[in-house]
Amino acid sequence: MLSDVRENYYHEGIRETGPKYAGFDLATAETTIGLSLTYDLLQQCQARYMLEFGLSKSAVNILLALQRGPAEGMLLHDLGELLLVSRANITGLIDHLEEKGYVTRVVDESDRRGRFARITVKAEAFLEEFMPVHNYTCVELLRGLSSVEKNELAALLRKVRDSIRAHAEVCERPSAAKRGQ
Amino acid sequence: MLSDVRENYYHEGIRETGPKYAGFDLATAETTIGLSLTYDLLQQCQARYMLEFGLSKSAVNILLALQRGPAEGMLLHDLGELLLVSRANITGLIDHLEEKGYVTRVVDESDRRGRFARITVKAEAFLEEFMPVHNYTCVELLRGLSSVEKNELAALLRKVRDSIRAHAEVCERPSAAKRGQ
DNA sequence: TATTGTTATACTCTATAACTATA
DNA sequence: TATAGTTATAGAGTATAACAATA
Repeated sequence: MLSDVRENYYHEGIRETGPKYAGFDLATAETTIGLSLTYDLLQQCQARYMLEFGLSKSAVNILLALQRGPAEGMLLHDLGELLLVSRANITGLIDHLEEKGYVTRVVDESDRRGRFARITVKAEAFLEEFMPVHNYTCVELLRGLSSVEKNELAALLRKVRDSIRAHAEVCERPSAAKRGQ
Repeated sequence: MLSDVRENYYHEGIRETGPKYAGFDLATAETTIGLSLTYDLLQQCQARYMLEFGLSKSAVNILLALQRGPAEGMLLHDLGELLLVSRANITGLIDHLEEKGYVTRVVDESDRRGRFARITVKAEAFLEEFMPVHNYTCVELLRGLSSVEKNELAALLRKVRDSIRAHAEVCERPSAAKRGQ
């Protein structure tokens, strides 16, 4: 199987080439590379059915945020901060969703600079169709893990995020500040 | 902290909105969403110093594959299969590396359709500078996890890949076949 | 003067199809 | 005819700067 070739290639490559360079740590390399490989594989499977539904992952995430958010909608600025998309780029994403009839833009009367993105009935109907397919597929893809293992994995991943953020706080203030923090 | 806002948003969102739709499983959702969030965060940190070195992640991966591979270089076709990049797109990536002087193209004399991509001395010097920074940064980013935890995480991630592949084999033959398998 | 949103631009990665040159 | 590589094109995501409207 090709996937075994790739898996084997990375497995051996880390062990052979890795130690050639300073600062190498096997457990760290296995984790970071494993994270990339796993995400790529998952992403590839998810992108397939998302595209069949005609939306990208970002677009689905926006709809889910709006569906969960307040009824009057969310300011584009707030949406961008939540989903880590810049002001400039959230405009294009909302444009696309507006063309599809999944979102409307409404001026914020209390501060006329702001625009609310508001989810439409059509988008809610879309989610009713999409989400069960999404949920079912994710469960299928992870069928090889027990509930306990999934919970262990989720907890370790959370620990990784905490660790990365702790490090980023020390040495990368400017980027955090840029996002309004 | 903004990152806590986001973390909290996803944590609550999964629990509130998730069960509204059929097929929802909490442990599965925590795992798949956690995988995305964690990868995004890691990717963001890595992209930063990679861009300072003037190369994208794909470009670095190509150099590492070539450096580890046979001295005569690798056929673009084989490189593409290994890194899951299509024939069409590997051309552009190699173009870019050739412009930078990190790679040369050499015709395969035994089958003149093929071209070897061969790593240059300049690229090897680049890796000597880049890899220690890369290694050091990864270790720093994962400082919050013990070696044991990293190994547990890497093992669980491998299990996820096996699970996804087992599922993909059942229902998505065409895509595997397309990649020459 | 600062902020929200838009526009324009550019670069990366991805995906597809048409083309060439070899086999 | 089949394969290796190229070219062209289009879409998504990201990043930046300049700009208008509003505060």
